[in-house]
Amino acid sequence: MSTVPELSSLTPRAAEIVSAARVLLEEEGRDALTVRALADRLGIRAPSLYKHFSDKAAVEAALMERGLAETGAALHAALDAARHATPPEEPIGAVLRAYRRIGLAHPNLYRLTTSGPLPRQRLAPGLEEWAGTPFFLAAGEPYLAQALWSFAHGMVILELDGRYPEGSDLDRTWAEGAHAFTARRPRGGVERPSAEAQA
Amino acid sequence: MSTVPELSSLTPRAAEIVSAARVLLEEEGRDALTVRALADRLGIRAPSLYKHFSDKAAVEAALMERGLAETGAALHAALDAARHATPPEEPIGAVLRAYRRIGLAHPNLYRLTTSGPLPRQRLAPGLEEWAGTPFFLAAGEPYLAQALWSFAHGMVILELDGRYPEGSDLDRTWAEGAHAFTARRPRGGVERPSAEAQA
DNA sequence: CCTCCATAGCTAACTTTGTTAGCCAGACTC
DNA sequence: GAGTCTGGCTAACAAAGTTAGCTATGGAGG
Repeated sequence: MSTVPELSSLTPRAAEIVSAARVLLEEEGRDALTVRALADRLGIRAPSLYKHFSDKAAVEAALMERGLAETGAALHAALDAARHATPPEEPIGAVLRAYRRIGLAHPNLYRLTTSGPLPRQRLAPGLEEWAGTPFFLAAGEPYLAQALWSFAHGMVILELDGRYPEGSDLDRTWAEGAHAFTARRPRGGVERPSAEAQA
Repeated sequence: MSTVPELSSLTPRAAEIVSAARVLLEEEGRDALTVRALADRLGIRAPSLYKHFSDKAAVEAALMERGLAETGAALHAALDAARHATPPEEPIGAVLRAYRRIGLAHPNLYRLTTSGPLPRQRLAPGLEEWAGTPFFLAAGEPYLAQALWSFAHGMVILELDGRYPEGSDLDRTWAEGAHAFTARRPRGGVERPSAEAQA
C-alpha cells in the first residue's frame, strides 16, 4: 500500500498538455508525438508550447513520470492483492502478470518509459526506485529481483516489438520464466519492506 | 558449426558505405548516424548515397543484418566450444556469457539491431531465426528458450541504457538468472539440431 | 480608475534532417 | 566514335525542434 512519491508539480495547463501528449502518443505512436502535432491537438501553435515546457524532452520526461507512477502503482497493488488473497498467492507470478498487463495496455508509453537512458534529473526523486521495489519484495533479494525485472522487461519489449516468431505461445513462455524464478526464491520471501531494505 | 545464412548481396561500394556507417554508429552513437555525416566520412555528398541505397532505413537494415550475423556466429561458436570442452560446459551459461559479451562489445549496433520492429522484408531470410537458435539448442525446448532469450536481452539492454542502480553487481545477477534457467533445463538437452527442430 | 506586468498566445524565421530532381563527367560497350 | 551506365554533383523541399520578438488579456496595486 506504499504511496506514490510526489510527482513533479505541473501547472494546470501543463498537465493538460501532458494529457494530450499521452493520448497522442498512445493513439498514433512515438513518431507521431511531434511538437506541432501536439500543439494541433490543443488548438494552439507549436511555439506556444515552449511557454509551458523548456523543450520536447521535458514533456517526454513528464510522460515517463506518469508511466513509472502507473507501473509502480499497478505492481504494488498486485503484490498487495496477492498477499491478502486467501490463500496468499505466489508473489513472483503476481508481479509478472501485472507487469505484462500494464506493458501491453499502454505499449507506446511503455516503450517511451523503458527505452533509452532515463533523464533522471527531470524525474521525481525516488520514483524510479519505488516503481521497481515490487520486484524486490516478490523476489526476496536484490539479485534475483534484478534478474526477474530483466526477464519481465525483455518479454514485454520483445512482444511489443513483434520479435517473437508468429504463433508463439507467450503465456507459456511467461509461465516457464515465472516457474524458473519462483523455484529460486529464498524461503519465506520478504515481509513489508524495512527502511534500509528499500535503500 | 552451422553456417551463416547468406546475407543480402551488396555492391563493393555499398559494402564500404555500410562499413563506414558501422564505424560512425559505434563511435558516435545512433543519433550521429545521419545521412550527411555518413556521406562526410566517405568524402561524398549526402544525395550520392541514394545511388547505393534506396533510403536510410536500407543502410540500417544492412547494419542489422551484420548485427544478427555476428551475434548468431558468436552464440553458435560459444555453444560449440562449450560442447567440445572437456568436460563439456553448461550450455545455458555459455550462451548467456557470449550474448552479454557481444552486446557490450558493440552497444550501439546491439541497440539498433534489437530495438523496435525488425524490417524483416529487408533482411536475409532465415538470418533472424538462425541467430536465435543457440538459445533453443541450449535450453532444449522452445518455451524455456524464449524465456532465456528475453532474460538475456533484458539484462543487456537495461545495462546498456544505464537502468540498473549504481553499483549493481551484474555478474551476480547474470549468475542468478543462469542458475534459475539451468535448473529447469530438460534432462540431457538437445543434440545437433534436426531439420524440423530448427523450423 | 488607471497603470503595470505576468501569462499565454501569435508570426516569422533558422537549423538540421531525410529526400528528390535533374545535371555532368568518366568509363565501358557495340 | 556513339551511346549508355555509374556515381558523383548542386539546388531545393518538407518536416522537425527551436528561438526571437510581438501582442492581447486580465488581475494587482496605487
